[in-house]
Amino acid sequence: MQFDMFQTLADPTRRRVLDALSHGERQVNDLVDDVGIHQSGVSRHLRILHEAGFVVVRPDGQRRLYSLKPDPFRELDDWLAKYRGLWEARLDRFGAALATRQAQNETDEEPAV
Amino acid sequence: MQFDMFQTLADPTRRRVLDALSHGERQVNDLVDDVGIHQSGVSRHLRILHEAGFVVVRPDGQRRLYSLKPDPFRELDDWLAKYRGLWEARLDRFGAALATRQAQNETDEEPAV
DNA sequence: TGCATATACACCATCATGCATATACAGTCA
DNA sequence: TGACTGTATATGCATGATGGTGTATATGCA
Repeated sequence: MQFDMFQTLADPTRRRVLDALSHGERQVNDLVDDVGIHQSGVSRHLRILHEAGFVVVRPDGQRRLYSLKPDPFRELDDWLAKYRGLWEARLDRFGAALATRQAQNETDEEPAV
Repeated sequence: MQFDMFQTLADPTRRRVLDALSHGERQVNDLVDDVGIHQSGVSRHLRILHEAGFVVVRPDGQRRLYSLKPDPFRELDDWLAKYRGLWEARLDRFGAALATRQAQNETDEEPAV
C-alpha cells in the first residue's frame, strides 16, 4: 500500500485516530477503545498513518506510544492555499480574479437528472 | 454514491479537475483534455464534486460550465484548524499543549518491521 | 508465562474506468 | 413551424483493482 496524504485522510477511522492523538500521545490499546474497531485494524491504520508521515512512534517497554507529526498537515495547508482566495475577503491579485469569476456564477442548478 | 469531503478529495483525477477549475470556469470537454480520462469519467467526477459541494454548474446552451464553490474548502480549513497548533509558532493555550507534547517526542523510529 | 502490538490471510464492499447509449440543445433546411 | 443532424453532456453496465475489517497467529518485551 502506498497512501498519499489525501487517501490517508479519506478513511473516517483514521481521522478518528488523528482526533484522538490531537489530545496527546497514546498507546495502541487506548486508540482501540477510542475508535471502536479491532486492535489489528488500529495497528494497520497506524502503519498507514506512519508511512504517510502523520504520526511518530516512541517505544516504551512493550508499549508503543504514537503522537502526531505536523508535516502532512502543513502540506495540506499548502495545498489549500491555492483555493483560499475563494472565500477569503482580501482581494489580492489572485483573489480578485477568483472573486470576479464567482460573481458571474451566482446562478446554480442541479446537474441534469 | 455518497462522498464526504475527504473521500471526494482522495481521488487524484478529481483533484486535477479542481486544479483546472481553479483557473476559472470550464466546460466538460475542456476538462477532458485537462485530466486525460474519458468524457464519461469526467462527467461522473463532476457529479461527485457537485454532490460534495465543490462545484456549481451554469448551463450555457448545450454546454455546462463548471466552477468552484468555496464551501468544502472552507470546511477543510476548519478541520485543519484543530491541528494547526502542531506547526504554527504562536503558542496559545492549545498550541502550547501540543508543543509541549511534541517536545517530549523528539525521538522517532520505524514501526516494528 | 502473559501482555502489547504487528502481520498474514480471506472476505466483502466500494469505486474508477471505458464502452455503449441516452438525453439535451442548437442549427439548418424544408 | 417541424424534421433531421451534429455537438455536448450524462448515465447504465461490466470489469478489474483496491482497501477496510475480523480472525488467527506471530513477534517483542517484561
